[in-house]
Amino acid sequence: MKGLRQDLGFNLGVLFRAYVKASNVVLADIPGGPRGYQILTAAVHGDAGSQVALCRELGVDRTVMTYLVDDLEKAGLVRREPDPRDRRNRRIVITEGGRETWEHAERRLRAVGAHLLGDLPEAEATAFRQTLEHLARRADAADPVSHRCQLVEDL
Amino acid sequence: MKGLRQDLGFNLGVLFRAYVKASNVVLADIPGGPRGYQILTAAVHGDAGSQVALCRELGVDRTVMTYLVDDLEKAGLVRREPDPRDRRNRRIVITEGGRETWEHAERRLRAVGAHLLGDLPEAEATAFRQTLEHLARRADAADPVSHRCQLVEDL
DNA sequence: CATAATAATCTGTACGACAGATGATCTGGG
DNA sequence: CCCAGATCATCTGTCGTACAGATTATTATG
Repeated sequence: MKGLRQDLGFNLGVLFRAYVKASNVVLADIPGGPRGYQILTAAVHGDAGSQVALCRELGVDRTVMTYLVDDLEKAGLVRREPDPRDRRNRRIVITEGGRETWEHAERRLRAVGAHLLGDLPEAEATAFRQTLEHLARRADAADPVSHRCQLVEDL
Repeated sequence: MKGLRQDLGFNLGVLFRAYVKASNVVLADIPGGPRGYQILTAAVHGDAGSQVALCRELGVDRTVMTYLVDDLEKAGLVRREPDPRDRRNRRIVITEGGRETWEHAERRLRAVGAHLLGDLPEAEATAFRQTLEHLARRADAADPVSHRCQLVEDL
């Protein structure tokens, strides 16, 4: 398997899957798993102006978002509130229980992350986190969708 | 969305999805997409001793592997050869056309990776690659499955 | 006021993953 | 030598999820 071991994408996938695997355990009691958690996070920070906005952020289909929020609402973690400024929008607001659930999960997720970076020396771990954050931000800003053609052409 | 931006797992996901998105375009003409490519890579390096071995490496279900290899074989990129040492095993061997296809894809994928790390200074990019490779190797060795309980308990 | 656009939802469909059973082959113990 | 158990690959059936398309409520534009 030496061939793949050096591949950026492959390694990215391995690490990501390891993380997902672990977080699935941690987030088992949150409806929707990882994605449910991400929605909670947005709600906690008040970033959930509308469902479509969330869809674009999290990269999920709009029809999926509907029943994700359904389940979170059923579990009493969030409420849907019509936006007074545009009553088509539903603002996703966090409940008491939702905040507690989120805080608990957030603490445990942090531990998972720490465990994943595990044996790295402090400096290297920090550098990795920073670079990763930078890259993610950039990848997100310059959405690959608009780069595809360009990418495919120039090789 | 500030809340999620600092999250290790979230950033991993964003970057990984960006990569997958781009590579899907590059690997569009390989049956099975990214996973087909990974199988080709293993075949090129002669690492495909058996299908189950590949399954474990790549993290795909054994029943899925069957039709993945089916498609690659139909496209003339690989051949199944019975292993003389254990005739239950099928060794996946690369064909002429398969090697060419793989080499072409590999070159383009490298470009995608370079594009993803894009504006990083040379030193930082290298460091990131190395750390990532290290982490992936570790995550793979210490399979989270065996660490779950431990993980969940100690918090 | 009429028409187009957008947010959310609902319905139906299709694809992919996984569980379980089957056939072929290997291994080890009697 | 033979039989039981394990393993590799395959096939079948089922289920869950994602996505396309139509629908309803609301807003924006002419």
